[in-house]
Order: sequence, then structure tokens, then C-alpha cells
Amino acid sequence: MDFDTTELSERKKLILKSIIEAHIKLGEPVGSKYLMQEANIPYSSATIRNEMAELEQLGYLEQPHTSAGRVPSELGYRFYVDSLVQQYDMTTKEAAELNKMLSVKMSEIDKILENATKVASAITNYTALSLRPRPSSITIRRYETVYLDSRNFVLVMIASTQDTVKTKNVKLPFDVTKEDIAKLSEVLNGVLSGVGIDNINISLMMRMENEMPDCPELVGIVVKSIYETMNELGAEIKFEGVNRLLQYPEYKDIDKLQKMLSAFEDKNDIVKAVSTIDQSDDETKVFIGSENMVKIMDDSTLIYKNLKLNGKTIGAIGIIGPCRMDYSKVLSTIDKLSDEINHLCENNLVPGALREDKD
Amino acid sequence: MDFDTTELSERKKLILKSIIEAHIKLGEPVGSKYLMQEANIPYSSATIRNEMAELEQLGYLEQPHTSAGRVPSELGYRFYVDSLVQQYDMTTKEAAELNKMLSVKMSEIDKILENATKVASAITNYTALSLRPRPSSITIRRYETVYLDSRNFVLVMIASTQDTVKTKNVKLPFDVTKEDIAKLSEVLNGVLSGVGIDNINISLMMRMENEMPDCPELVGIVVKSIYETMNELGAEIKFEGVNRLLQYPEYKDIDKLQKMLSAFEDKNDIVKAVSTIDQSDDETKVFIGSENMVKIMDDSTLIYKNLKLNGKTIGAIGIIGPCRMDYSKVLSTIDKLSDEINHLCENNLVPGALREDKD
DNA sequence: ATTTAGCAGTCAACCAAAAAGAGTGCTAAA
DNA sequence: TTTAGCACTCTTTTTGGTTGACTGCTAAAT
Repeated sequence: MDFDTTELSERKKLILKSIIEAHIKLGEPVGSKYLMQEANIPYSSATIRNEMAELEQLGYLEQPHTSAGRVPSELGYRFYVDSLVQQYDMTTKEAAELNKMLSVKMSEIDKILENATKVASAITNYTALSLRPRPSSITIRRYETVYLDSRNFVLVMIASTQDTVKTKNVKLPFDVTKEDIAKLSEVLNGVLSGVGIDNINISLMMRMENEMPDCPELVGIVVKSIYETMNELGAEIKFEGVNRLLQYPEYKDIDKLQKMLSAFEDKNDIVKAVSTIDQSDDETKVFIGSENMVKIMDDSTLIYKNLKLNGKTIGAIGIIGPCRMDYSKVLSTIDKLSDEINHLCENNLVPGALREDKD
Repeated sequence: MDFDTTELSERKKLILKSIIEAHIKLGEPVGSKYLMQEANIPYSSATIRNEMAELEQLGYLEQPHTSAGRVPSELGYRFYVDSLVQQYDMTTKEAAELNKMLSVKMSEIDKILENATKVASAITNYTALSLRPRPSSITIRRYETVYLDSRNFVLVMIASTQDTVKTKNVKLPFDVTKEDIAKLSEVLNGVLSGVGIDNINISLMMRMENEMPDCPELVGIVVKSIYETMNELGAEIKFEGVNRLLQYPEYKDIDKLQKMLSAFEDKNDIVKAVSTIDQSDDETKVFIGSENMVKIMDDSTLIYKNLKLNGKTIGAIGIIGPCRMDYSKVLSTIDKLSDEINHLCENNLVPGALREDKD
């Protein structure tokens, strides 16, 4: 720390910068060999070692133990932040993305659901989730089919709003030809491209059947798949209180927790688990362990209940926790909560609040 | 699994229920001895063991390994949920609490901050935080003093809105008597009880000084402490994306993470770290490791920036992550974000939106 | 017929010692 | 001034043995 005022040599700066950036990337102590080989420092490892030893003496680096590489000290990071780091300029695309995210507005129902989810998590002390189906905002831009064999094909759907591609394996109870499947995609693109879920009706289906004289039975089966996919694509799932799971020993195993969380990120699996269930049912549902659930969550329990307003399902609220959860408390919380939300909605909502809002 | 239709004996039900509830409570396999001694099952451990063996054969229990106790199987939980668990009835107090939580409404600025925090966390992939000072809503209901020695005493403040009690150790640059300190609490309760931060003015301070002829110098020092406390009490801090920290190896150590999270829960430490800083400064601040920070977070970095609207600080937004964070990205995100929020506020806010809303 | 006491058997959890591996500091040569 | 090479240090992983908890079973007691 003696030479505080002395400027570091360019080589020292280069090495320090490389060490810090390597450490930021890898999270591990950085050795001389690594710097030479991977960070392309044009000196031998011995030279680098000497420089590192001096940087350590100056207080910019630390050694966790004798036989480890170097790690930046706080002073090192400070120097990096103050002098070494170059300003990262957002691309216009990134800036636009940020702006878009910032200006998203929530509908009244979304707010209620979000609030309810927070409350549920706080009261039960588990992770809570809300599911908000809004299939009406979803349309399929393009359909593709891939023939597998006479009784199986893959239906590929490209959604228009998001850049999401969904595939469904379709199993048939009768034989079809490669041509039937090819024709199918033509017809789908002709009739259903850009059509929302609410607008798929008998008339459209009959039109498609007419256009496929060789195999009209296909239509019904395929439309069912499309229906399911739109439901999945349109669903929004949100979590609150994920961190609460940390306190339970079953999630002390970081790996398990990680898997769980990435299952959360993916959404689709959970959406499927929740939304396949009969939408009209308004009882509280309990999924214990592997019952009907995603593989990943095989020692967790999901409890959820649909929320209704004027007989229409506006979403669902649920709790996720270890199998050994306090069922009594969770069940009563969910029930009470759904009651209260119903009241709240009936009393406070302006008539139009149920309408979907366009973003 | 043979006797699916056969009813379980009452004794088996009792044992199964006890095992499940013990396991829910403890999270560990339950042994026969525990059931006899702690769960008050009126049979010997041998008898319980026999019953447990049968319950296992029937599929309600499982054994992680030969010399462990029993754990409920999924079927066991299922049976418990369907037949054994008794409905928990919320007390009216709990129900009221739930109701209160549900009906909390957010102000416009809170929404903006919350949204910004989410965006910040999503973009940087670290945990984001927002700080919202609203000291004007805080008053102190009662003051107590505890004399330590001639130059030290403790100031105890009981807030009126929340049930929070705050203590401050006050160090004096001169000697006082036990009587001075006792008198101080009298005067404080007489003059400052129920007074908000905005209403503490010179006139009140002079009144207090007059009421304490023996030691008027105390007033200035104490009021400063009270000021700080009100600022702390009134601050609201919220986190988004806590789970993102899980992916960084420095937080793989569950204990460290837990500590971090409970520091989050406590808020006060972080509030102190953030709000002690000169409020008027609107540069981005970087706290690396132990720099000025709470002990707990000594290998994390906090980057934050005050958000201003019409020259008034409306809150702060920040990022928390490992010291080896991607400074470049975080710095630019925070800057860009605060710019955007300023725009958003200026363009979208109705004039009254800055006013504090009463809950 | 049911319950209980007692004992041998099993397996995870814990701890200490040994082996492996990674990276350094230093010396001597280039 | 830089580099090659080697001995040294300290963590990490592996191994082996000990401990402790709980069971299942058998034989005695109710």
C-alpha cells in the first residue's frame, strides 16, 4: 500500500483488468497459467506471477490461500470501477426493450391477483403463484406439420404476439397419408392463421372439413390441440415469495431448489399442470408429489384454486411447498382468500374491468 | 396395497396422523420411540413398530433406509388430506389481518418504483431493490430513556403507526446526571409525542431547551437521533428477484444466503446503509464489499441511485449482487433506468400523484 | 390373542488420516 | 528482463473406521 500515488504500469493494469474480468466471469481464483493461455497475456506465467505478487503487495489482489490463484481485493474492485471499467453503451434495441418493460401497465384484475399472491405467500410462508389465462390475446401466425408415420405427426405453431414456437405431437386413431398432413397445414394457414381462440367456431371448422375431403376427421382432433396450445400460450403465471422456500430443509439442497426455480421460469410445465384441469371446477385442488405433476417437483405439493367472478374463471391462485406442508393452514388460507377476492371484485370493480386490456 | 378397501383401524389412523404431523413439524423421519414419548401414543415402541410396518406394507409410509424412521408416502399424505386433516378455522383476528393486507392500495409512485425494480432485476440478473422514504407518515408515540453512565444513554422510541420499537445509543461529548436523562424523557413526551418529522422546528426545540435549564445542549443531540430514526422507520424497502442470487456460487452457501435474506427482511440495516448517505447527491453510488456496509453483506456489492422528480428525491433504486458483479452492465442499467423513470414521471403523472396517500 | 422387553443387524452420519491436485515462490539459466 | 523448472504449501477428495439411531424379530408377559 506504499505506492498509493504511483501510477500502475500499463502491464499491471492489463493484468489486473484481466484478473478481475476473468474472476467476474468464472467466480474462481485466477491463476497465472490461465491468464497466459486464456486471457492472451503475452508473457510467460512466471512473469505474470511476479506482477501478480506485486499487485498483491499493492493491495489490489488477494490470495485465498497459498496454493490458490488470485482474487481481486475490495481495493482492486474499487480501482476497476473507478478507472478500468469502460462504460457499456446499451444498444438501441436494448434501450427499447427496457422502455417497453417499464411502460407495461397492469389491469385491475392483475393487480388484485398480484396482491392476493403476495398475501397468500406471506400468510402461509410458502411460495405462492397466480395464474391468469388470457387466451383471447393469442393468435397463431403460421402452422407447419411434420409427418412422422401414418398415425403420428407433429404440429408446429408459431404465435404472432410473442416469438414463441410451440410443437404438439398428435397421435391419430386412424391412418393418414403424408399428403393429408401436408394438405392440413395448407388449410390451417388458410383458415386459422391470425384467428383468436374465441373466433374458432363450427363454421370455420366445417369450412376446413370441406377443404379436406380426403380426411375431414383430422380437423376436430387438430383443433383440440390448437385450443390447448392457445390456452397455454396465453396463460401468465407469476410467483411471490420464492425465497421463503429456502428455510425448509428439503430445499437446502441448492440443486433441487435450482431445478424448482428453473421450472418456475419455464412456466409452461406448471401452466400445463394447472390448466389441463377441468376449468369449470371450482374446488380447491391438491397435488401431492408426483401426482399429475411435473417431474421436477416430485417432492413438492401444489395446492390451487380457481378464482371466479360472475361464474367466469378469471385466474387461479396457488401455493407451492414441500409435501410436508401445513395442509390445514394452506387450505383454509386459499379458501378464505378466494372468498375475499370474490367480494372485493364484486364490490369494487367498475363494470368494464373484466375486459382484456391491450398493451 | 392389497387391502385398499379395508378401513384402517383407529389405532393405525392415530399413528399415521401422528407420524404425518410430526413429520410436517420436524421435517425428519419419525421413529417409534419419538411417537411413544413425544406424541403420547399409549403403546410401547414395539407395538408402534409393528403398526408402522403394516402401514408401510399398505403403502402409507416409507423408509428412507433401513435404520431410519418412517416418512409419509404420497399415498399417506393423500389419505391425510382426504380423511385425517381437520379444517383449520381462522380466528376473526387472522381473517381481519388477511382482509387488511388484501385491500392495501399502492400509490402511483410506488407502482413505478416496483415496476422499475422488476425491470432492473430482470435486465441485470441480480437482485434489485427500491427504497421509498416517507418519513412524514411516522410519529413517535412515546419516548423512554435509560441512563448508562455520565456520557452514554439509550433512547427508546415507540412508533405510533406500527408496533415498532427503536432504540438508539446516544454518546455525549459532556457529562450529564441521571436526573437530566430522566427529565429529558419527560420533556420529549411532553413536546414531541405524536409530532411528525416535518413539524419538528426551531420553536419546538427552543421550548424543550427552556424546559431543561440544567442541560439545554442535550436537545440538539437528541433531536438529531430522533430525526434519523424517523427516517429509518418511514423508509420502505422492497426487493425483486431475490432468487436470482441462487445461481451465483458465492450464494450457494445456504447459510450466507439465509443471512443475506434475513438482512433483507430486517430492512433496517440496509435502509441505514442507503439512507445515511447524503440525500441530495444524485450520482450512482457503488458500495463494494465492506465499504460502509452492513457486516452481513461483506462480500456483496450494492449499487444504487436516487431517483428525482422536479428536484425532489422520490426514492432510490439499486442492485445487490456478488462483488464480482458485471459493473459495466449494472451501472449502465441503473443510469438508463433512472433517466427513463424521470421521463415517465414527467410525462405521465397527474400533478397530485406526488402527494402521500393515506392507507 | 395381544402387547412388550430385549437384542442383533443395518445403514447414514461423522471424523481423522492419507492421497491427489493446483498454483505459487524462488532460483538459475537464457 | 524474461523464462523454465522444481520444491513447497494448502485445499480438495478419498478412504476407512467408529458411532448412533432405529428397525425387525423372538421370546416372555399380560
